[in-house]
Amino acid sequence: MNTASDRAYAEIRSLILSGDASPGTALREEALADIVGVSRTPVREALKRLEAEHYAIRTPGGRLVVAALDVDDITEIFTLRAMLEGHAAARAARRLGAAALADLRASNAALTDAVARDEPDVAQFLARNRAFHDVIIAAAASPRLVSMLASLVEQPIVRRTAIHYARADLERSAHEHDLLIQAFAARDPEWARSVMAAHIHRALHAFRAAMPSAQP
Amino acid sequence: MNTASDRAYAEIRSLILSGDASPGTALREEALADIVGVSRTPVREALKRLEAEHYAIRTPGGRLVVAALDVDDITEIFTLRAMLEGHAAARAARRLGAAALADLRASNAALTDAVARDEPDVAQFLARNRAFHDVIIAAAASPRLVSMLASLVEQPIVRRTAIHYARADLERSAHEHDLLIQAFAARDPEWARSVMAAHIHRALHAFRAAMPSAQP
DNA sequence: CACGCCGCTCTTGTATACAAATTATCAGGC
DNA sequence: GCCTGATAATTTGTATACAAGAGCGGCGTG
Repeated sequence: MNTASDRAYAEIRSLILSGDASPGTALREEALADIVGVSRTPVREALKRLEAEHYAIRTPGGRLVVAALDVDDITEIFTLRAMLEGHAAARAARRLGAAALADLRASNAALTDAVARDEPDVAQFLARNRAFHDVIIAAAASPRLVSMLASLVEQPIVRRTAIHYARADLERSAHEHDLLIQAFAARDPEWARSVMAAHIHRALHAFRAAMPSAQP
Repeated sequence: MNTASDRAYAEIRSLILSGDASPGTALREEALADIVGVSRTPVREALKRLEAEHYAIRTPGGRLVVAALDVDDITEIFTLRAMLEGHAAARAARRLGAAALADLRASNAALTDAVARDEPDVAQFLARNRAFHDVIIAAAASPRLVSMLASLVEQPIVRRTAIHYARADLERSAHEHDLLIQAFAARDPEWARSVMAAHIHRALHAFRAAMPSAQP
């Protein structure tokens, strides 16, 4: 969107995701308003949304601070994603059209390409991965599922940790995407669901292996 | 909360839930501000939240109208609830303490009582049912799960349709709650999950049988 | 008579001003 | 020296004022 409220949301969230505003940092409305270049009103709306999405937590006195994600939080996020996105995949298997299927193939071809280079292009990988998953979620045609996943998918974890992924993990992702495409082509909901769930659970463990006990 | 924003939220939502503001009705900020007796600012925050929870949808031009729930929406809500609340039950099975278990028994005793009367006390049934489910969700100790379910559980459907439930359905609910308590007492996550999922799926079908093709 | 254009009104989006509440500061006493 | 309490300074919550844009109606024209 082009509204000041949405710009504030995007900018503040990116402060959090980039680590520029580390966990525990106070999110003061006026200071953020100065940073974004808008008034407090749209900043307040952005903060309410970030709070609802668990990017920030409110202190007893009503102040907001950037939320800290411990290992339990990350496990929770991935577990819910596995369940919900598995469900999305199952629904998508019944609904995906030829065009969307072609999109998936294209996304994953580009993703595979990004991984195959001498130095894997992580940014490209993430963008294509995101596009791939978004096609599936959209195909599920379930508005509540979309908004629930929106607050889980676009998470710090992904961009923070993909850097630490070994090439083997990236390749595995590409391969699992291929399996998903097969399940979709076969229009088999339960196959798609289990491949997706396995895909996300594996990502969780790859993450935990890479970052045993950090608190991003 | 005691804040004007929360009062506005509660009041506007109850307008929607009661059917006083029927689907398609425009939600104009100033009119609602007059009704609630606050200014537009807290009303705006309330409306943003209601929009995020799918109680209202935004027209291309930025206006808000009360959302219409068709049968697909209701099926979606119950399906997601079955999945998420099943997950909550599984987690709760590992975590529920003796006190919480006693709470569940007490809630369900009262619920059973409300059903057993000559004229079943539906309001009492709903209150106790809600309390029962809330204990389980809280015991799951998963903040994201809590907020996801919050936007699904407190739904029009429950209070609108329970009135049409036959006594047999209410009794079945009470019985299924007993089964859940057994699963919790046995600390068996998968038993609890499947009983909860079955419980909610049955509720969906009881609903669909009672209201074949309405658009509340 | 139908269609499209223009202008007005109404509604939302943003900024600012004010009130209430919370936290920090500092003085005093134990 | 440390805790306690009052007071001052931030910070959030709410109200209002202003600006921009959407929708509506009336008018003219083909």
